[in-house]
Amino acid sequence: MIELPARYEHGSIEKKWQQVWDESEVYKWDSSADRENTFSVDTPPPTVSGSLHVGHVFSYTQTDVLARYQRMCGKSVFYPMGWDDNGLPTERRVQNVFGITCDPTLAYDAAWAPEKRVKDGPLLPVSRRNFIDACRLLTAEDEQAFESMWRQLGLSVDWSLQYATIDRHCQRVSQYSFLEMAKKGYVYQVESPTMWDVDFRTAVAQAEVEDRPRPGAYHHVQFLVEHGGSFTIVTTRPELLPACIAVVAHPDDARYKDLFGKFAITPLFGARVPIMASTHADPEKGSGILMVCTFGDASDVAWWKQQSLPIKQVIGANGRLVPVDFTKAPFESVDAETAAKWYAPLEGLRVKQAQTKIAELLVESGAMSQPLEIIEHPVKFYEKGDSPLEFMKTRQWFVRILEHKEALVKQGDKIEWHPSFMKARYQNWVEGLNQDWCISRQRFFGVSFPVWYPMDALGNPDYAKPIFAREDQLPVDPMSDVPDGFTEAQRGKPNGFMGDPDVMDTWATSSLTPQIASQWPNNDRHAKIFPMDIRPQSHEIIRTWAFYTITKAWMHHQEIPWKHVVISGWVLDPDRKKMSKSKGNVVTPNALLDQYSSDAVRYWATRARLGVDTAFEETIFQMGQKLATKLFNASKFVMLQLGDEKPTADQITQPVDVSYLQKIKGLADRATTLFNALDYAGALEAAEAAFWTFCDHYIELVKIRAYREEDDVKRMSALATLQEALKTFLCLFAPFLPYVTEEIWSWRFSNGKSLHKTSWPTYSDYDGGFHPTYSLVFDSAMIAMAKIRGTKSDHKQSLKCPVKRLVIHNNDQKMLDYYKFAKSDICFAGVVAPEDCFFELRDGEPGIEVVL
RNA sequence: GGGCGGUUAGCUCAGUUGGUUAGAGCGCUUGCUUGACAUGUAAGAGGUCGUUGGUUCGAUUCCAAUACCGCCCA
Repeated sequence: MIELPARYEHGSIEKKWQQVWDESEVYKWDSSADRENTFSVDTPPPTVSGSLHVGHVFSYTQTDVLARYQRMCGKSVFYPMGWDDNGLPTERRVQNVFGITCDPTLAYDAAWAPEKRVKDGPLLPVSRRNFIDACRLLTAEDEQAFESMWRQLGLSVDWSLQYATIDRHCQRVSQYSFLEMAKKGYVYQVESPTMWDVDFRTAVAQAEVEDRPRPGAYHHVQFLVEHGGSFTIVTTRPELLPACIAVVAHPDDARYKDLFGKFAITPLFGARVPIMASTHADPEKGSGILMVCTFGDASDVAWWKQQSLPIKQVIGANGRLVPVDFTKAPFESVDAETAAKWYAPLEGLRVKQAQTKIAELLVESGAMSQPLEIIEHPVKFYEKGDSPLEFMKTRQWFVRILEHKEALVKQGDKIEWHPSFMKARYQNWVEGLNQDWCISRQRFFGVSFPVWYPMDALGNPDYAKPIFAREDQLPVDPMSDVPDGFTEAQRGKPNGFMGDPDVMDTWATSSLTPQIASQWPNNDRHAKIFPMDIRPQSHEIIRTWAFYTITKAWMHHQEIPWKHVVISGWVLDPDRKKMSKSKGNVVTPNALLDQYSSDAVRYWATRARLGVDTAFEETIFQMGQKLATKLFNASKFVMLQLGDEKPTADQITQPVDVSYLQKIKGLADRATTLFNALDYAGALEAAEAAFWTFCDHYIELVKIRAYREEDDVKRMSALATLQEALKTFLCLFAPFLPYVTEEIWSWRFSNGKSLHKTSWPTYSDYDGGFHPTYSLVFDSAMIAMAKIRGTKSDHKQSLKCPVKRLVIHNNDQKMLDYYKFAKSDICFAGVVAPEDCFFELRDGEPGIEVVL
């Protein structure tokens, strides 16, 4: 018999088991298992942005309990961990931490090493390679912090299956995916107006765009009509006036019908633009006639595409107004000299500044006499950006998704969504798509396109003839690797080649997490885990991560990527506001783990239902801590009674024990059913409620019998029941409270084998059969005990106060028998002399009389 | 404007196909040093289940409308 500790010290016990689990490879995936006996998890690779959030702990724990349940059911669990380290969040963090910015024109400086800056100052420009080195340094540090937290939390991840979306393996898979999509015709390259972030100077995709309410103003601007007349347009973007290419009104608008076919002269800049009819002009809005500019919004782009009109690009890639020559197409003016004079103060201004300035100029020129109407309106932003998006005509790679909407909706139907209503988000998103997926980014820390372009005799790249890398070359960096048939000396030279300088959208790689984990396309691992069983994620990335992953699985395999999508809710602050860095209400998990224990934090996380947002409340951690402590103490009690005895289930003979064991069977079945429906929270709740009943009622009822050494048959029955019940509880709690349960398991039951590899309890574990004669014995005993305790409490007496007389009466002999079967235990626990305890069959309401 | 979710005790949340007195923890009140546990334990108070209408013998549960809160999209 080992010496049992007086108290449960979670700190040292957690460290001990982390080490044991790691060394004995408890969570290692068994690659020899076939698909049917494998449970695969497409773990979300967290963005390693440096901040650990209590929300991470919340959702990842919910996944972990599902994985642990499946492992105990005998499945070989494929549970990897990845890090999403490439992309803009990392670049931005590197910029802040090291005070550097990437200037791709600079040469690599081998002597330079990044240093964390202590105070703000101007950013130091460094070469692309130096910048990427700094990114790798920082993400390695962040990944370490995440891994350490995941291990402390007790995630049953197989750490040998780690990946990072910027590592060579991921680059290879991502580039292979690109090449295969190119081969199948799913990607194309085009020079076209694209949403552009002027601060990051990159294209962005529809999924990364969000509307933000911003103040604006209606400007009423008067246009002249060539050969006489005038009209007033209303616009929120007067700074685009020099980019005006046409004026449109609705074809049925009587006010403007006569103007169609004529030309308008723009104020200030004297551009001669056609007045045209278009149904996208809403007669109800503003003055009903509007200017089309290149480009004010998506409808300008759409309309421009239908017409063959020139582009007047006045906003540069950096968000400032570019120089314009009003003597030349497409900007030619009826009065170039005056136009240039008006434009001079605008050149070089940022959009917002230009807007204010041009309003002054319009007033000065007399083209705007009405005061501004201040409004608030939605403005499109890159979700990580700070300036409104502009449309820029640039060359980008796109994935064809618009023509496959229907197929992609159908793929979503084949997947089971938990909770089911989350599928609507996916459907709404796919149905609302209006742009193909732009996957190229004019950034640095990302996966390159495996593409080069030949240069013509003048040194211009021929984008129509991209040179794709060979599959066996992957991963390639086209900026340093050389395509077949060329030498490095020909880079950037006439008749030579150039590498595609862009990188792929982060999502273009992270949408391949199932394939990255399966080592597609060249490994039999793929067949063993794909499609994966579950994909856990939160709901705000259904339109990105879930959608893109479904898209790629369809394009590559004509298959769904996973069978179940499991959506976790959010952690809200106590005032039910979303936790966010900017609000300053983020709770970091480390202190909670240390203070309350990992088991307690896991309890909090898994008490929340799937998809349900949860307010952060510390009392829940206390509940978890109390549960772990109680488990520890109750187990200690059972161990002390068991001593050197080795009871077996067939020794369970006493009615109360048989009756109680039947309840435990029912509990195990119920927990199994709930887990199979992914309702881990329901399983936890059921186990928890039953466990408190075990402590407060079953143990109290049989305690004395367990002590009495002279009556061996009855004592062994109690011991066997205590042991079976405890083992069941340890199994049922194991997914939720892996540390304290493993610790207790090791005291007596383990034989060196981890609880987490033990079989999940099933009905067949107790083959004693069902005894209807005893079915309600335990429940009846509880009712009798409640009455006895209540009476003592009402009289402010100790629970040890003896009962002088106990009469249990009932109008049903069968019910009365249940009480009778429990008589000796009731008498022991209630402190009633057996000769003072009576059972009476009588008419009327059943009742229990207690006399003190 | 379109879609989705929520509203149950002071607080945080359960409530499994409609069925007796609607549950738990925390908090509150009154007790109990009982040989695992004071990080304990016994008992008690506290809710017209957002509102209105409908289906039904019977509705927190099903249906419709409505209010408020939140999320996603435009």
